[in-house]
Amino acid sequence: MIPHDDIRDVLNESGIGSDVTVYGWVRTARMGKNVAFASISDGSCQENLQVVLNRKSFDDDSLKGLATGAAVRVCGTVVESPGREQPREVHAEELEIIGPAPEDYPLQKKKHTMEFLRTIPHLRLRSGIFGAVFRMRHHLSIAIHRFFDERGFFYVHPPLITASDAEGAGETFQVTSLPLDAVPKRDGEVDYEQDYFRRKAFLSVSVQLETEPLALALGKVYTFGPTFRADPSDTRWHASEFWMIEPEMAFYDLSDSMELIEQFIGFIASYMLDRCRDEIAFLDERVDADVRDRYRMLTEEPFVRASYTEAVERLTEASNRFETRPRWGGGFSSEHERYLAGEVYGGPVFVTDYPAQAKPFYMRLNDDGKTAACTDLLFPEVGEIVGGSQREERLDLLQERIESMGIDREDYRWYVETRRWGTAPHSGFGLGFERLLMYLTGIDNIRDVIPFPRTLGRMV
RNA sequence: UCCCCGAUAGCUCAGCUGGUAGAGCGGGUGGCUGUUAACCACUAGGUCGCAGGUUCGAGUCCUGCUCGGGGAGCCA
Repeated sequence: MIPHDDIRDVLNESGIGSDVTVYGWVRTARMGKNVAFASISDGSCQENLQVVLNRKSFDDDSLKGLATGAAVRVCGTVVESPGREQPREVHAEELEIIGPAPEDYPLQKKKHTMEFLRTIPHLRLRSGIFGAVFRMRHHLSIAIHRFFDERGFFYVHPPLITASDAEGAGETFQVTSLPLDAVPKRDGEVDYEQDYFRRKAFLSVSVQLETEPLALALGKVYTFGPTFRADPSDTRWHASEFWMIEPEMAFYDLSDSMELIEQFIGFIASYMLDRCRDEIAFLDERVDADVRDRYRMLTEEPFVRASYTEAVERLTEASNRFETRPRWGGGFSSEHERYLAGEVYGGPVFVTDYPAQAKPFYMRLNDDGKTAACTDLLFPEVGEIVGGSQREERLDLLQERIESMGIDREDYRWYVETRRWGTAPHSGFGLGFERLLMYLTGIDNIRDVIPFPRTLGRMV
């Protein structure tokens, strides 16, 4: 085994005077006449370790190898640092250049544009900003599991390959084992009898429909997994492969669901503030967004609740400032969403009870016969973060809805059957993991919170 | 898919109304009380995205293409 001290421990736990061995990558190096300095990162924490090398003890060749990007091993003693920038440092006794980095190493000790870094996804991970993002991505994942586990939810795993296209949730990638350059045909049509599943199959765009039966058996469940969408959307909010969290709760009405969402967001924000202090401070300084203020907003004020109808009224009062006029019956455009959360309510807001005709068949029809028991949680600056609804549990109404929307009944027979026997009120919501991470990191392009992003027309 | 913007040294950018390229960082060399994106001096480094066109002359103007960025719609 390679003896190893994480820089995180060297900076926080190792006693002054103790001998340590660290492995990492050189961020910057500075040569003085008598001493050389190198900042080393091993990814274990946001901070770099300053290593001090007495030039008399090392030959010029190995010091020259101490270039930005090089992988090194340093053995030395932990001492208090006389410098202002760091409380402690390591005085090196041994230096080994494990993986040299010649001068054409693309990452330099200067600011790079995110656009440039996107061209080197395999190397940008070693930069401070991406280290922060991906450590936070980990902590956010754990926080999500913790929240649900502590509340008695079960983590469930519905299929990612499905036969239905989840009704309007997005464009699908088709899954097939048929040879695309010689597709078998029968009567001029593709003969899916010969395909792997003997029918058309897709990558799931939402596992909600399959999750509902799990909730109607286990009570409270959640999913947290990848989703694939072939949407023709080419924007900083869209990826073709991303992760979603979809909780589903039996015997929860819409208002229970909103309460849970609010607790969820509050828990996540506090957890991240606690675990990612250095990362958040780093991003707050580095990224053009008031990252810290976002956490304050998520943890301090209760979220506002407003009906769709009320929101439309507020938008209509200010309709001259929009490109598209708000009108009852239509959805909100992104400028409307940002205005509502940013200007009207000044913080996260639940907008509830959208017109039913604009919503999918599985949402529960309200008593007014016009609106659905659903909610979107809107955040300032970014718009919708969470979308949820109470599901239609009444067999007749669900069937009517499926009928009127012209959906193939056979595809959803199993779904409808969960209402035929032991139906129960239940609710759920869905949340895009990366969009939440974008908000919590201040990163404004989804491609920069995914290690190797897959988007329309791009797979670097 | 539509609408805008952009592409100049390894990176970040400057280059006015057309007169054939500059800086900072990074690299190299030398200097320098323990530095903090260290500093100082010198130095190397460019088919100005690609293809056409206008012009005596194009990094600069025009057209097409490629790639990148932002916005809209659709969505998470």
